[in-house]
Amino acid sequence: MPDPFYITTPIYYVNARPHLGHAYTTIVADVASRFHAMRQEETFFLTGTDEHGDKVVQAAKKENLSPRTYVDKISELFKALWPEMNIKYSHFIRTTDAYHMNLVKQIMQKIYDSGDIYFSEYEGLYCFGCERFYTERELVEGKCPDHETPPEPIKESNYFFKMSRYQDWLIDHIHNHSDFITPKRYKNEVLSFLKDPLEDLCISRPKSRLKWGINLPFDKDYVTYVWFDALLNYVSALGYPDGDRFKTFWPYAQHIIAKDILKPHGIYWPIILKAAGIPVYKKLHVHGYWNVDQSKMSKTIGNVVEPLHLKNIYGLDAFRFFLMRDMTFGLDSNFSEEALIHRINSDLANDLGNLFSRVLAMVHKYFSGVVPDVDAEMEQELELGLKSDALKVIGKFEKHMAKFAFNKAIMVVWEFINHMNKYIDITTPWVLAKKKSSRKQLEVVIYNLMESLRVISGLIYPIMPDTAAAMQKHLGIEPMEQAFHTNTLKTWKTLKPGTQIPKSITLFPRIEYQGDRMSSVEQKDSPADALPVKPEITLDVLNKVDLRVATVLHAEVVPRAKKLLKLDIDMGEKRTIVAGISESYSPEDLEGRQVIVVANLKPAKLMGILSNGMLLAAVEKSGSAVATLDRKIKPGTPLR
RNA sequence: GGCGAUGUAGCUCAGAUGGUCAGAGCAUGCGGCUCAUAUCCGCAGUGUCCGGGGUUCAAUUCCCUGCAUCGCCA
Repeated sequence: MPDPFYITTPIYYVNARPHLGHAYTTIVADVASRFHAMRQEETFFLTGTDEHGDKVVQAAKKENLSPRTYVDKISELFKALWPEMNIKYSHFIRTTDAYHMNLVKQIMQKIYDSGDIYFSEYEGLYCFGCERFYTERELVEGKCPDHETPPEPIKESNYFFKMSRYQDWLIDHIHNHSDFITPKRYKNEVLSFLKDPLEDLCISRPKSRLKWGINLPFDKDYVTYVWFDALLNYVSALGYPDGDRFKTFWPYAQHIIAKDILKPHGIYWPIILKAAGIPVYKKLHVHGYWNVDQSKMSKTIGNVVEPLHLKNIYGLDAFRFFLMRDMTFGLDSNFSEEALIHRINSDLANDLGNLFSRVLAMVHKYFSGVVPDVDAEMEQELELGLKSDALKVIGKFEKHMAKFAFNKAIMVVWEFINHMNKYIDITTPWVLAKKKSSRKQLEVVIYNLMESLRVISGLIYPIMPDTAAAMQKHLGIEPMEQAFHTNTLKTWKTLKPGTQIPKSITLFPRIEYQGDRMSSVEQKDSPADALPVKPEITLDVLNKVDLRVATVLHAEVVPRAKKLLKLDIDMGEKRTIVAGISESYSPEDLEGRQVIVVANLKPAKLMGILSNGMLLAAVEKSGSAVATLDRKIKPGTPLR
């Protein structure tokens, strides 16, 4: 029996609507969970919402709702979003759930009894308007930034958790478990935090200030604050201490977080577990941020990306694919609809979609849509090698996926897709189909291609479950969980000869890139252009470009070239240049016209002709338009 | 102010105890094929590997310094 697998997302704080970052984390968890299910591991996937604290109270007040009503509403937004994203969580936890609240009290009592929680007084600058403390740094000219009044120094007593006691233990633990925090950069970051003495953690708020929280079991005048409440969800959801789920899954716990909550998860959480006498989780996976159109996602800029919106325009699987393909787990990445469209068109439509379509079309055309049988002798004779390639690909894919290197796992699959496309070109089934004598070869080729597609359908399953299912259906596979198991994928010749397959479909339509697509994301304030303006340059950079007026003396089509014209021009001196505009202009259109030429561009050879300069033209998909002047100018005159 | 990360082809990014390590994909150009979603296959070009110093027979890779961007902390 393979080991079970337990994966968690953070519980999301309900003071804002779900955005791209939430979607990414949760999709990663779903992908990992589905991948481990493919390996027939028993999996448990936990997500949920974090619902206590003063920010929630404030957000509720703003909407004139009670905290309870407010958290119910926002929590529901998250809960309802995930199925739309095809996320198959096992359990959705809310920190306002009774079982969770009880467990938090239990654990806090336990730690309190063991002496790791103490009561202490401290003094700070407090703004009564905001009902919170400020640090000197947060103040603007010594005043509260919201109320513009000076905060008052007040004394407050609170409970503290003695983290410092466990600092050395934690450092050792991290050193002794090299995979405890990944990628390595974040492990190093935690270790560097731990070089300085840890401060004890304030874990309470007096009820006079905050009522919306879990009561401290040992002091009815206080509620717990943030981390005990939030972090313990990972064990309360499993029914700690006696639940079967806890026993089954906790030893295999892996957490996924974004880098902003590294400290609580890399430091507070293991120490809480240690102090509570619970074994420490196994792994912490830390990912970076999605920058939207080159800048950080922010409500004030208005570039918060709503995951549902993207899904509705581009399709869920394409969206999931993009997130997994374009981010190197651990690093920041850029999100733009342009990049998304690029990925969809090249990787999904051109590579995978078209491959699928061309293979199935041949099954229909040459075998009336029936899975062909193969002649064993012929197969051996041909030695096509797709089977061994497929097995290698599955192996590499598993290795990368297990390490959260999703982009690499995907690249491996796409190398295989490219390989299959090449294989088709080499074996030329359309040639084989012309002669009766090569019928057996054709059967072998097509059947092996279908088997390879079956393998691909399985490999993309964790990332694009719907597409995977659609592919399998069209390969004539009965819908069943087992079809996605890695063991099944590795079993060559699973497809049954003689099976009638359904009519072919387009898996991913190509998306025409239009400028107004961009405006469909929430960017109401800025009129969007089709192409982003290039980075700023200075005048002296511009001045390096020598633009001149030139008269076209003679033009001719370059033989065998798709769109090249050879132009002899006069720009004070006579020159020859080559321009890619023959789709829109014939030679006689240009002769005698004045054009603008980049005079100091390094000469380049095109189709054997040396082009000494470059013609300026506006280029569209449908053609080009040469830049001209609105009155006659002496050739060679510079432009500036 | 302190600490850290990043800076490689037009774009997105890989990469190496210092010596075939200058790479991939996309984009561009050219050629080929027609089973396929104007798709696919092949070929081609471009890089002071952020700047400056140093160590070395040799640095994009190590050290120092500067610049830029981004984080974390005070």
